[in-house]
Amino acid sequence: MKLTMKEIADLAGVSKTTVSQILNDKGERFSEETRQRVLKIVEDYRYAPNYFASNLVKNKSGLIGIIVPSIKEPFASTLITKIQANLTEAGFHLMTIESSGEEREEIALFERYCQISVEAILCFTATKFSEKFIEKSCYHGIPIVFVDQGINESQYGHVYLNEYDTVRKAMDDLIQKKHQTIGLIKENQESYTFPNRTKAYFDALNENHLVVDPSIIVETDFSIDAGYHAAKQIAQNPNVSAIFCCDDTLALGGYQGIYDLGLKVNEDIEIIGFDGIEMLQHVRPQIRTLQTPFTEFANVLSEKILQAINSPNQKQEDCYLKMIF
Amino acid sequence: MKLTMKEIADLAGVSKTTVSQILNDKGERFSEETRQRVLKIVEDYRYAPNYFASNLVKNKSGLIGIIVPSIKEPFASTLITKIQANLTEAGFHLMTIESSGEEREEIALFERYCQISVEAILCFTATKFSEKFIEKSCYHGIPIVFVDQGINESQYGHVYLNEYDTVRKAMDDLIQKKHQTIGLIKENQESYTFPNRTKAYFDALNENHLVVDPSIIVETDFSIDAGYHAAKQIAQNPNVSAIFCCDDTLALGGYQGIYDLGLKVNEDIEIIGFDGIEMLQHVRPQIRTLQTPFTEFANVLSEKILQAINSPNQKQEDCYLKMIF
DNA sequence: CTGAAAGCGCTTACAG
DNA sequence: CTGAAAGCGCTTACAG
Repeated sequence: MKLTMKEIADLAGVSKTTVSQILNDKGERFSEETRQRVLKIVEDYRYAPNYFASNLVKNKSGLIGIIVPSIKEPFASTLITKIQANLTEAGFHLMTIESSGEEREEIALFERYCQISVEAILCFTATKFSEKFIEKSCYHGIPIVFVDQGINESQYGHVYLNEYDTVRKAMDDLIQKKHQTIGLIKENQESYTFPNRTKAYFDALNENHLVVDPSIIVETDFSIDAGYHAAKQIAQNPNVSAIFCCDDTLALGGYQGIYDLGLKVNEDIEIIGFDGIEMLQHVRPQIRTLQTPFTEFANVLSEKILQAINSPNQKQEDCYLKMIF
Repeated sequence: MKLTMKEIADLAGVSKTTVSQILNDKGERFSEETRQRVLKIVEDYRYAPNYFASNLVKNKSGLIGIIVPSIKEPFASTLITKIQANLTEAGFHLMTIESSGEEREEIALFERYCQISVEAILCFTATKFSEKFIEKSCYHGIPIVFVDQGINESQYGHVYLNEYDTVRKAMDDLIQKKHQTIGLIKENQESYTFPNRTKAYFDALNENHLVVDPSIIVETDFSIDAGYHAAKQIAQNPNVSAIFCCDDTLALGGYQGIYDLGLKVNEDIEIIGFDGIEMLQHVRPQIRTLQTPFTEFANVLSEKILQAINSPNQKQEDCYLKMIF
């Protein structure tokens, strides 16, 4: 059914060496006439070299594995879509698997990707890996690029956002608009943590001599539902006129919570989120959010992955990106 | 760096035949003691057979390729997430690439997947393929399962929803609730078409002796933005009190359009969508939609793919699923 | 300008 | 119960 290189060679009246060399663009030494004859036949029969045979020899798979706690999480999935486009363009094949975020599961996936010889792994995680075999951002020689707020030692650097400054700006803006009682929905310790965002909230209140009221600061899971209940709780306090959410997922839940209480979002209580996920653009009234530069972020990560593949032992710099507010 | 089977064999004091047989569960004939010794060493060294070498021999890649016009399209991506979970469970590696929906691009991706020897392709498409080499749902011997409203000849059957009945139910419900002037936002010919949904709309109006008014029937692109503008246009007619949207993407846009006109969604104009994508649950007020049984749908597709891999020449039945309203 | 031969790391039929 | 050998379909150093 599928032709072999030997058969193509026979059809063209040359050796398979010749076919191989021409297909791999190492065919300068052959006469143009031979080249054309071989290429024509390859074209006619839609021949493609057996993927496994060539990779066995070249020891390159062209595969890149992505690990992400949940594909539904919009921050990661927005990045993944863009990275996928970049790297597909560059000739790689990407695959994505959900890890559920647990270390054991994640390591099992490193193993799994290792078995199919991916050339690099991109790992979205909130796990600080304890396992000693994840050294120098690699697993059995396969480079791993982390997206993890810098919690893992990384040979390939991390990408940081100017979270603190941006949240300060947003808070200052709220305070200038006479908001005196501003709630906070923050993540708990179970998953990602955003210390800079939280710190900016507290600093803004303190420096403006506003009261920090623990009853309108809710620490919760990282889900829409959690944001929903948190907002409802904070809204118990009739003075609250704004809520800063450490993440858009929480903000989206907060929006629903405020609405379902019969309050008017933004008029009664303004919600501010963080990340600028697409979904937020679609709710009404629109809620403000601090915008991660997703395209740049994805480009930087794509670049890091390519570099890691090409020079696994070369250290890469951290990178700092600017949010938009 | 990475150990070879020969080295493992040497460490265990056996031949590589033995190691191979044991790892491939064909090792009944070996003494339990040998088995254990080999497995221990494999474990200790975290050895895994070279993926390319074994596949070269077995001629099986364990790869499945998905093609989808856009990963952002929630109908497809909801299914893909679930299918990915099913098939990953079954030991396959899934990859997804966006096609932009054009036939040329889609064929290029068949080619691409063919080159890496995927065992099957799942293709979400609105293209009726003209190319003769897509025969019997396969491309160069690789089975293709289509999700395409039955527009392509399919060896492996299609999945159909009882769209007509469900839309009729929804329309009848609206009409019973005294809605007299109901708009329609439907897709144009550029992409998927949903003739049954549209027909149900017309039939419902006719059988209830309501006027079919072309000025409140908008045919448009398949995007949130298109739904947005369509709804604004329909709302020009002050009698309109409901709009049926042939798809949730259009409904989400419609929701925004109504809101931005200063009207109250559901109170002034009720919106009804189709599919039950997750995003719709998050907007307020909530808008009604007809619910595709995504989990069942994904299970059926997963099953079709597995069967197509195991028996590429065996014809599969069409499948009919029930919507929820 | 071209090809024969070795080798990549496995699996499997075969022999013992 | 176990292993030597052939072969999967390529690529690449080497020889001419």
